[in-house]
Amino acid sequence: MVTKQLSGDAGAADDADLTRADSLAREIFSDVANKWALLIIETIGDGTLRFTELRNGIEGISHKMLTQNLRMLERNGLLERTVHPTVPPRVEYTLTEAGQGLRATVDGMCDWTQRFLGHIEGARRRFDAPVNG
Amino acid sequence: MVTKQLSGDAGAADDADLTRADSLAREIFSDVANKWALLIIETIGDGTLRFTELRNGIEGISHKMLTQNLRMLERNGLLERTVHPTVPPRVEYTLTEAGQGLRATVDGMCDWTQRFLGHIEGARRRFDAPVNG
DNA sequence: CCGAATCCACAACGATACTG
DNA sequence: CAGTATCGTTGTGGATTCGG
Repeated sequence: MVTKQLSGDAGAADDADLTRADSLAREIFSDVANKWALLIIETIGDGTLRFTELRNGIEGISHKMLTQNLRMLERNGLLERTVHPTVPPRVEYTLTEAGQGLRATVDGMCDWTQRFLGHIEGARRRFDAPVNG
Repeated sequence: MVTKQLSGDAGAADDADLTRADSLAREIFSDVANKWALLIIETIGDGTLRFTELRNGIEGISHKMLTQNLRMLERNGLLERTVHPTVPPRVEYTLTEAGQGLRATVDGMCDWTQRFLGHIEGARRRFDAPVNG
């Protein structure tokens, strides 16, 4: 099961590469499972966006967080960064094939959010309700 | 597009409820898009686990983070918490329908991780390589 | 066994200033 | 315009303790 490879122990370690792959998977998962990374992926979509366009497109992200996450995503081969040597510089970001793959699952999360919005809102009200009605 | 509802501005705000739904969606997204929450969802799966079983099943999670995230997920109606009034207490966690829906997308993320593991590893090596070969 | 609360180290983050 | 570096603040998260 996938869970095991991401979180559990490796059981009998048949192969040293297996445990290494596990920890790598966890590392990637930890990198990717944060809101800014996912929002960046979602925002780029199948398009090509400049740094400032991303900054404007993602409500509430700071210059620093954007840069930081862009570097991380580039390092993991999820997006490609192309610098046009003009002045002023023009830097464009686009998703790689791996990035698109991830994006598909994030799309799923977004759909899920919309779909269960009402359910969640209700659950919150019940949870936050005073102990005694 | 979904992205817009999660990150962008609402454009012309036709309805006050729309912007409210947007911020709610963002809030939920921020709650859910963190590694511990997702790992908990994945680990529970379609089963029923006790607190300690979860703690043991999720490598590296602390008592505090587990409790905190479990509360959050319960508040959002993603999991159900049943307390057996025995001594010692027995508390079991299981995913709700909404939780299962989210789990499906997280499964996708796990599959993606496995699938692009090699690609990512290579990308990292290239990125981390010294400037001059 | 489960959970809440306290304390505290350290990392994340935002703001700012500076380079190309 | 894009990116790096620094600094100060905030907040996250781990360890521990006490309570049901």
